[in-house]
Parts: sequence; structure tokens; C-alpha cells
Amino acid sequence: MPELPEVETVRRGLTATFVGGRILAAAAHRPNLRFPLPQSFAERLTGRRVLDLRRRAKYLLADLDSGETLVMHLGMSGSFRVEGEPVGEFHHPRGKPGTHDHVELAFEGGARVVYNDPRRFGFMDLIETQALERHPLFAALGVEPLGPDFHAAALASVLAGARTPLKAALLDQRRIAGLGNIYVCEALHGARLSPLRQAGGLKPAETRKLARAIVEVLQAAIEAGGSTLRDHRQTDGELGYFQHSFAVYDREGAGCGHPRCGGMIARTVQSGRSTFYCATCQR
DNA sequence: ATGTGTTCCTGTCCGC
DNA sequence: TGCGGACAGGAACACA
Repeated sequence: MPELPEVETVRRGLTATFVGGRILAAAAHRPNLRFPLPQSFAERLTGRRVLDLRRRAKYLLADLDSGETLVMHLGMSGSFRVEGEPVGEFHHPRGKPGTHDHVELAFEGGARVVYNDPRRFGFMDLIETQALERHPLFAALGVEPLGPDFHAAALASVLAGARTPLKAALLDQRRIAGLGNIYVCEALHGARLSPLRQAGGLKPAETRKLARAIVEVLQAAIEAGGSTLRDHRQTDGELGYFQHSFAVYDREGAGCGHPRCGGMIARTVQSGRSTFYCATCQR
């Protein structure tokens, strides 16, 4: 599910509860998500204060006063919700957790944060904060598209020489980190570039258009609370609504929205995943 | 080194 | 209404 805008939306929604908050109790209702949860997961969270809640690519990072960081990835279907509950208690209506509620955190003051993930492609880990950047999960991640280091030259540099299709290159988290299937399709449409183009073959003007389109679509999506196809919820349960602004994603057969184009949105498959684009104006 | 296909898991939707 | 197949926001992994 969640790409950069959805994860950023979740980060903002959890900040009031997490940052400065103390975890009074933690519970894992199963030993694994996509991967096994780390040793003594609940114990290492219990009693900890959260110093900061950050995002890197599609990862949420909660820095703890123990020197460890709780790393959270939402996979395809992960979501968080915040509920008020009696302090330190996990009280379930029928005496057991809700369907696909896998991890719960009870905060001082009564807030209860629940991680739900039907497909269980998400995962959590506890990693020494000071060693995060060297950890295999993060060491190879590419440039942060909403960060200060992202501009046309940076994009040109990570695409240089790549003979893979533009679509695949933009999905590659080692080149640029945080884009997924939706926002790659949307950004390529915004830049009027074909997803089938060879990634290393863009002209400078095309690279500039693409860099701008990426930033614009991500910012607009964050403004809208992300996109809800099925699972994504903001932490208060509200839907995202950027899906109403899609130009191409899941819009096969619809008209292209670019002025005077008149083309029709097509769907094709690239490396096993749907690509939506306008073959008339995306060249 | 680089590229593509398969896999993990559950749920939903569509056609018959 | 039921059933099978396709498909879904990710990304590690195995292979050509």
C-alpha cells in the first residue's frame, strides 16, 4: 500500500502520540510479520520514551531513549490507528485482538497505537540508532525525493547509464527512495515521459521535467492525506483522498487529462506490475 | 553488473 | 450464491 506520501501521512498522524511519549506496555500478537520480530521485542519497548519520529523512504523510525530505533515498514497493507484506552491495558471487546491487529503500544496518558496488517508484508525491527545508516536496510537507499539533495542533477546522476525502463528505475529504491507504483505512474504522466523509455537516455530538459513532476505529485499527495485504494487510513481512521486526483493510475480507458492531448489511458505490465500511461503524449 | 520473474500473505472483485 | 482466477500500494530473492 503505502508509498512515501502515505507513510508521511502516518508519521504526521502518530507524532502527537509518539514524540515525547512513554510506552507503558507493548504487545506482539504473533511472533512474526514478514520477518520474525526481534528478540524480546515487547520488553525492549516497555518503559521507553520516544525521542523523535522520522521517515526515511517508506520507513517510519521511532528513536527511543534506550539508544535503539523502532523501525517500521508498512508493506502493502499495513496501517496504524490511535485509540484512547485505559492506561497500560489492552482491552479487547471479545477478549482478543481484532483481526490482523498484530502489534499494540500503550502510551502514558491513555493512547493506544495498534498496527494492523492483513497481508503481513510489513515488518518491524529494533536497531541501534547510531548504526542505522550502516544497516543493510538503509545503507543502499537512494536519494530522498523531498529532501534537500534532490534536484534534476541528482536525478540525472542516478539514472545515468541505466538501460532499464524508466518505470523500473524509478521503482528502484537504491536510485530514488520512496516512490511506488502509483506515484511513478503519476509522475511520468506529469512529465509526459513514457514509462518504456530507457532510463539513462533522458535529455537534460526531460530530466528536469521529471524531477519537478516527482516533487509535485508527492507534495500534492501528502496534502491530500495520501491515496486510499483499500487499506490506507490516516491514523484517525480518515481515508486519504489523493486517489480522486489520479491522472492515470487505475484509469485504463479514461481520457488523458493533458490539454489538447485527446489520448486514452492504457494499461500494460512491466516487470510484473501494472503501468498506466498515455501512449499519445508520454513519449 | 543488470535485468526480469517469483514469492511471501490475505482480501476483493469480476465473470461464469 | 458459489467458485476460480486475476489482481493489489513492496521488495527480497533466485535466476538468465
